[in-house]
Amino acid sequence: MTRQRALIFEIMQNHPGHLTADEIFALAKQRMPNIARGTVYRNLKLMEQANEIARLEMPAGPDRFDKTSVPHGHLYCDGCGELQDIPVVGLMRELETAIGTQVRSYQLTIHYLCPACRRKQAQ
Amino acid sequence: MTRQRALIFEIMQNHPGHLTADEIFALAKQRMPNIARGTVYRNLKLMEQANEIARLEMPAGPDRFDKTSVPHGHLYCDGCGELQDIPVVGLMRELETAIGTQVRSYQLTIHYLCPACRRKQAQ
DNA sequence: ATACATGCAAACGGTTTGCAGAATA
DNA sequence: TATTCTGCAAACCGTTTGCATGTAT
Repeated sequence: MTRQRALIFEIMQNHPGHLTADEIFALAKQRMPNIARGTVYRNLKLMEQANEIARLEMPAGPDRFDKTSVPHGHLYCDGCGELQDIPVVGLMRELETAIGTQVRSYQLTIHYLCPACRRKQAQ
Repeated sequence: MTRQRALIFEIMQNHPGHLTADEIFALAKQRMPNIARGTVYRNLKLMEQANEIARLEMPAGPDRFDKTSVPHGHLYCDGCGELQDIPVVGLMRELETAIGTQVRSYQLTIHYLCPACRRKQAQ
């Protein structure tokens, strides 16, 4: 556990989530000016494999990262790209039953139009 | 509707799914030798926007494409990367009720270990 | 005739990697 | 001391794009 890794970990913990690797890099750089981008990518990958964080593959642009806590899905607006968490109570257990074997993780992204974008489109 | 687009469309229809853009390009090239990679990418994007096909963002490697038919989720083995379809009966409607607005599409990817990889890991 | 789609190749963006040196256990 | 991790920069890979030409309507 290096200073760099601890810093990245802390940033993840103190942040609501949905950060990109580069945003994390920028935050880290504020407190450790010569940390390298590659280090951030390497550590994020390690933390993902250790299930400490979850990688969200976005329909557009770079991946985003969430600290893993309560399992949840994501609501993605196809209009503006805004991303919201949605609780998906019991989905994981249901899936496990349906599949008949242990689920390691899942990613659920629901595409919709947020109220603002729906309004725009209606006009 | 150009010849290129028709060909790509036909390849999608006659294929079980989960193809990458480059695999589609290779198949297309067999029948139209000087079709360009860019044309395939452009048409896949158009077909995606028209909801004729669905883009699957994979945990590793390039995106894959399914012809849209019955809504379904995907089972992804973290060991070997194999991808399977799973029916997710009624999920879409449930989600719509839960969210209170129309769902445009969703992507559900469940990570697990397939029997072969589970066996390997147990050893 | 006009607009749009194509082939080509170069550029792009996010991510990974080889390497020499530094930090860790 | 042995090993793992870092910073740096170059490479990588999937995808996009500008442009001149060709095709469809």
